[in-house]
Amino acid sequence: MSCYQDFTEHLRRAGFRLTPQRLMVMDAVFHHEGHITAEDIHAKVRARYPYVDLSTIYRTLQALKDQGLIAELHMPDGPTQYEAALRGSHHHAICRRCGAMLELAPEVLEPIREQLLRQHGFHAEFTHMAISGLCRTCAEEETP
Amino acid sequence: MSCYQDFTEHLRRAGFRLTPQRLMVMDAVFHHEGHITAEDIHAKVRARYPYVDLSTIYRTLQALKDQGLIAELHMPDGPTQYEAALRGSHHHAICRRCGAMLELAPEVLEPIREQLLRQHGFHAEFTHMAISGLCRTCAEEETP
DNA sequence: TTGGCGTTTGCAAACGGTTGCATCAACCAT
DNA sequence: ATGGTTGATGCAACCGTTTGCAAACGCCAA
Repeated sequence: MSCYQDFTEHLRRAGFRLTPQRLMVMDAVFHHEGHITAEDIHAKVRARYPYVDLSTIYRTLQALKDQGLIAELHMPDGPTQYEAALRGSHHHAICRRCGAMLELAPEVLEPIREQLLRQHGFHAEFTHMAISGLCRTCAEEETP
Repeated sequence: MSCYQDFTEHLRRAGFRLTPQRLMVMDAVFHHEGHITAEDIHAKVRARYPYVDLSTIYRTLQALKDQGLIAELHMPDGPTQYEAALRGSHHHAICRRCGAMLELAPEVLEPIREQLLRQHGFHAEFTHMAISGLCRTCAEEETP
């Protein structure tokens, strides 16, 4: 029935209990194309079962993130976004003027990671970095 | 008297009013070595003038940041830190285990900026990025 | 020096997100 | 199937930060 059997199995084996709340949160995240906020997930879940608390949404998202099943994306402004981590991590460039979002290959930050490791022994953890700036069109419109 | 005359002048010319609150916030930030939180600034300012609101601290910090006089550093956990932007921007690598902070030269992110500009026309704005990860010693202690 | 305009302030409420706690229920062993 | 253990939940309070608003005050012109 569910199309994320392997995820629930993954969670169960990691020692998590499969509560209806968690299944509904997973349902909301994994059946949603692209990014979604905790508030939106809450609304979706509540539509079916009105007694779920926002804190439960956040706790579930935290668990899913710790297990690497979803990615967390801290937006420069506005609430944090979540998305299924189906394929490996990638990064985002977000225009601070129009909000346009560019998806970047994971390799773009590789040189930095290597340099940090070589020079300082620092093991950087780049998980879905959000880079702020101006997209092409907004940059053109902002210059006089 | 003040050792940040040029900053106040900068603000005044940019159309900001030089209120005592703003001067006290600047005093706190610019007379402090390294990073400081909004709460700490609030405490310092209150010691001299108890009727200053936290929101005023935040609004002043926002103005100083917009003018490029201070840098804002979003910590992986814990409250945001602020520091004087005396010399050009630099970046930080923060160990998520022991909290150690490495200061990085601004050039480390140059290759990325160039690549984003070349490939996507995206003008990245790296202002004091905080990179999360594990420092050398913590990385050694975490591996079995 | 004074007056008026417009910015800035303090206050209080809101926001996104987290946490402590008592209750509840998923899971494993029986 | 049943019961006990232990982790998860709902609730309420809290944290760090932002915002709306009326009152207050810095600044410029007169």
